[in-house]
Amino acid sequence: MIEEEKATKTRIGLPELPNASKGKVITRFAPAPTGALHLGQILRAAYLSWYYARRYDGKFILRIEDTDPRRIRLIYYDWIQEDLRSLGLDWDELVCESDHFEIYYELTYKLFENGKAYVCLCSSEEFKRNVARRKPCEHREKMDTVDYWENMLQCKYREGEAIVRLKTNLELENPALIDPPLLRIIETVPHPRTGYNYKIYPLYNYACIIEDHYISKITHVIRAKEHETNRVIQNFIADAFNWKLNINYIEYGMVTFEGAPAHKRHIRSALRSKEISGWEDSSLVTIRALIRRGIHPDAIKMLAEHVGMTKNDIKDMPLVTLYSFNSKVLSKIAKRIFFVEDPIVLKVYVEDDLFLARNPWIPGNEAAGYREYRLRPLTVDGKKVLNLYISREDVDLLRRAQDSKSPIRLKGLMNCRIVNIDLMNNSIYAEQLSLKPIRGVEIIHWVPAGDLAIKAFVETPSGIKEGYVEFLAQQLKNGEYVQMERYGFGRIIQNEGEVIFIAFAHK
RNA sequence: GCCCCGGUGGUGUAGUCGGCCAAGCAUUCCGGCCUCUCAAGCCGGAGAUCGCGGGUUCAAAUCCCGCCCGGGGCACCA
Repeated sequence: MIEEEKATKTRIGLPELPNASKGKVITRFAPAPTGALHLGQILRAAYLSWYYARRYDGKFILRIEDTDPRRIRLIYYDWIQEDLRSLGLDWDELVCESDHFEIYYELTYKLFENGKAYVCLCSSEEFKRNVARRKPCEHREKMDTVDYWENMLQCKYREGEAIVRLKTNLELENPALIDPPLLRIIETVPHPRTGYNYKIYPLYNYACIIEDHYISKITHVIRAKEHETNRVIQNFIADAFNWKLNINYIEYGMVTFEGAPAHKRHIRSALRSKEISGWEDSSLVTIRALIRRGIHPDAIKMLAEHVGMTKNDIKDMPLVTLYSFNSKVLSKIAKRIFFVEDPIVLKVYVEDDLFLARNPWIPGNEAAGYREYRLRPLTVDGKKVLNLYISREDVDLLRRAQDSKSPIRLKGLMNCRIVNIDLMNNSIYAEQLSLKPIRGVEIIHWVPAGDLAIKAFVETPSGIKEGYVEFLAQQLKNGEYVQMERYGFGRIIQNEGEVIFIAFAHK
C-alpha cells in the first residue's frame, strides 16, 4: 500500500523486514528476569519485535530467559509482563526457558553422539591459557563421550568443576569462538520455578538457539549488536546439530540515556545502597518509572519508531525528544490544574461581592467541562479582599509588572494591578481591574487561599516540591495524567483527599 | 592485545549497488501567528560540504585505500 515512488526516495515509518511475508513472521522478546524492563530494551528489542509481528500478522513470543538462578528473581517475571502490558505490547505466547530443561538435556545427548561436545574439567584460567596457545586440553578428546555427560547429570562433579563445551576449531581467529561453554552446574542455588530439580543449566547461546530454532521457529531475531559474536556461536551450535537455520538476524546499536544508569548492575547496586527508592525511581528510565511519572505509552512508541533500528550506538541520548512526543500526546488528554509551588499570598482588593472563576479541564475539549469556583471576598477594615496563593516563582514577574504599571491576568478570574510587594510579610497587594481577559498581559495561575486549597507534593528530579493545588483536583484519580498549568506535565500518584501526591514528568 | 560493528546539522534519523542531495524528516534553539498556560497547534528562520586524508569518475554521503574516533565482544551473565 505504500506509494512505491516515494518509498524509494524517502521512507516513511519503519522499513520492511527482510524475507518477511504476511502470516509467516515469528518474533520474540527474550528478557532475563533480573530487573524491571528499561527504555533501551523496549525501544528496539521489544517494540520492534512486537511491531513487526503485528505488521505482518505474525506471532510475537515473550520468552523469559531464566537460566541463571543466581541472578533471577521471581518478582521480575511478573514485572516484565506488567511493563509490557502497560505499553500495550501484547504477546501471543509466553515461554519460560526453565520449562525446557528436559529438552536441553535430550539434545545434549545428540551433541555427544555426534562428537560435537565434551565435558571439560579445566578451570576457566586453564581453558583461556590453552585457547591462547591454541592447544587442546586433555579433556577435549578424552571426555567427548556420553558417559561424562551422564556423570554430570548424576552430579558426579561439583559446581564449577565441570562444564560442557562445544567443540569448534582451535584455529579460529576469534578466541571467543573457540569451544564455547554450553551447560554448567549450579547446585546450591534453587531456581525460583524448579527448585533443585535441575542442577545443570544451559548458558545463553545454547538455550537461545534451541529456543529460537528448535522450539519456537523464530523467523526474525531483533537484538542488540553485542550479540554479533553470539550469533556466530549459535550458528556453530546449529551446525553441530545439523540444523538448517532459517532465522534472519537484525542487530541494532546500543542506546543509553542522559543522566540515567545504563546497566542493570548499576541500578541493582544503587538499590542495595538505597541511593534510589526502587525500580520506579524517577531518576531511572525503567518503563515503570517512566509510566509512573506520566510518560504516555504512545510517546514511548513514537520514540521507538523515531529511533528505528540502526546499528549506530546512541550514547546518552537526551530525553527531550521523548518529552516532546509526550507533550503532544498529553496535551489532548491531560487534565489541567493549578499547582502553586512555594506559595505566597496575593491580597487583591476588590469591588464585587462574588467572583466566578472558570478554566477548562482540557482546552479545546468542551466535553471535558470546566473547573469552576465561587469566590467571596473577606471584609477587612471595611475593605473587600480576596486572598489567593500564588507561586513565589512569579514574584519577579509581578515586580516587573508593578514597575511597568502593566496589569496582571489571574487566569480565569480577573485582571489586577500590583500595588505593593511586601516580602517581609509574605504578602503582595493588588487591586482589582476588569474581569474580561485582556490581550498581551502576563498571565499567572493561582489557588484560592483557605478551604479551596489542597495540599500537594510534587515529586521532581530536584526533590519534592510543596504547595497547593486547586480544590477540584480532589476529583483526580490515581494514575490520571495532569498538566499543572505553566508548571509541567505529571501524573497523580496518590490522592489522599486532604493531600495529593503528583509525579512530575517534564515541562 | 585479539575479534566484530558503527561514524550524516546540538540531538535522533532518511538517503548509501554514484548524479534527482551544497542533503529530507523529527527534535532543539530563535522569530511571528493563535491562545485566558511560558503547553499544544500553525507559519517562518538558524543549524551538516555527510569522521579525516587520498584515490577512481564527467559526477561520491554513496565505490576503493589508509588513518582517526566511538561502541561492543573475548564470562561456568543474558
